[in-house]
Amino acid sequence: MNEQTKYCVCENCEFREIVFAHLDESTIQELCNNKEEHPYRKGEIINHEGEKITDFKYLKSGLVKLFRRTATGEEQVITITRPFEFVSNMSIFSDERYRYSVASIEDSVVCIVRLDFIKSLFIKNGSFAMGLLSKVSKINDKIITQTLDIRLKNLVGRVAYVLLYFAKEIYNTRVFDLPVSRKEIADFIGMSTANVIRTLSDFKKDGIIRVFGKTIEIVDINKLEILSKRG
Amino acid sequence: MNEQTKYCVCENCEFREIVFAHLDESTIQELCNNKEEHPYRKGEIINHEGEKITDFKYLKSGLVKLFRRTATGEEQVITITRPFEFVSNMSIFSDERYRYSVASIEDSVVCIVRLDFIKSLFIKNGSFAMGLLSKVSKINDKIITQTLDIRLKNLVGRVAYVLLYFAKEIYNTRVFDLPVSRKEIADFIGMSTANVIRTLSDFKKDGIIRVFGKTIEIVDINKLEILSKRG
DNA sequence: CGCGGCTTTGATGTTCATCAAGTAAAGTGG
DNA sequence: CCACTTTACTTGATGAACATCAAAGCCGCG
Repeated sequence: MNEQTKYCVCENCEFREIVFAHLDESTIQELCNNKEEHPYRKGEIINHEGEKITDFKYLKSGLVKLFRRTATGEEQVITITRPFEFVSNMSIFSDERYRYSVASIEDSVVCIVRLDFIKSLFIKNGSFAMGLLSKVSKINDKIITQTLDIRLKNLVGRVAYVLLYFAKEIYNTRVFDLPVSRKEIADFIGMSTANVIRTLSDFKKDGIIRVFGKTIEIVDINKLEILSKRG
Repeated sequence: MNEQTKYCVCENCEFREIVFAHLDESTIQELCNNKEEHPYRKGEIINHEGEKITDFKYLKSGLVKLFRRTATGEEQVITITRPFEFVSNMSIFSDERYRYSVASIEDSVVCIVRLDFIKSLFIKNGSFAMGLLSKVSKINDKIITQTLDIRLKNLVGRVAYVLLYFAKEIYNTRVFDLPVSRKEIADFIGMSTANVIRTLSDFKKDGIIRVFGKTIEIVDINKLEILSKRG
């Protein structure tokens, strides 16, 4: 690669403070020379369940879904997450192989660093290690909490939850383009595709949302909150 | 062997290799002086959701359940776990306060070390840090996998799963005393108490299990495996 | 412009929660 | 230790929630 000759921009990266805090300039420089940025188009697989883990990856921009495949070949979506909330696959420190797949669901950019390099930093630099542990731990907690939250809700509550999740956690706006199919939503919340669609239609009829193909506008966010909580 | 004495016996503890690997003799000694063993009777709370985290705890013997309370006051059981599989509450590195409660469901012994002490070790000793990260990460992965697995199953599959979980993961025998109530099983697998009981009765009628109060004997483990998988 | 995948809606049946009522077991205070 | 109270367990009946099946419309893409 021509990384060596290019001026390294890692010191300006927003991740510097989030994942790579507590590293001095020369280490950041070294990190820069060891890293690679890789773009993924919507739909491409970033990590494959079962494959060997050799790299530490984090999402720089875009949106991804974590998922695994069931015995019958169905997809089970574990979570959908954006930059700063996703640091590699969680298995990297506990396993040799990926336990889940990761796919880009919007055009994304992933930063890739050899896992060995991160591990050596981890061993050498205690503060860095603590920051990373805390980050990995937070991500895990978030997934567990989300999964448990969804489990408590019924169909209507789950669909409402997903809409709010996109509006508040992912896009921070009441009008957004759904980055996933109806089926993927169903695989995420553990309901059938037909019933997800039916519920969206009900929301539309009740004036809670407006739908233009993939575009969703949340009209009555309060009602949606109530439905999500009550579910 | 495991007699409780005031003299420090940490160097012989089985956890030495599991959580506290990569520590030299003097550090182990220091750990010993900083630790406290605390017995809990069946039913006692070890950690309380929402309380401040000040200690690093791990289960030395016994059995515990992780749970949280829903908005309506119901218990949601996250997992049931035995020694070596539970190192403190998972939130300790990602949060100031416990996200989940932990309760003893069999007489248990918990080892308690000030969290600050663990954190200082973590910062100082990279190999220790790596071991701990790996352990915490594994525990998280296990919880996530279990939750996702359960979600895929129907009522019968879930009840079969729980019985197999106790028989294979917890007790390693086909005859065991259920450490939890029917209601707790229901809260664990996300089904109603009545239906859990009904399913157990069905298993009994079909000769798959035998039940004597709290004691369960698994008669046809293959059938149970099939029911669990097919669910 | 036609094919295949995604979406939508209705009809039907299964699965599961809820309610109710009764029994067994486990605490609790006298 | 017994009577009393409470909590856990059990079973049946009923209805609600949800999956499944089927058929048709839509949309993007070669």
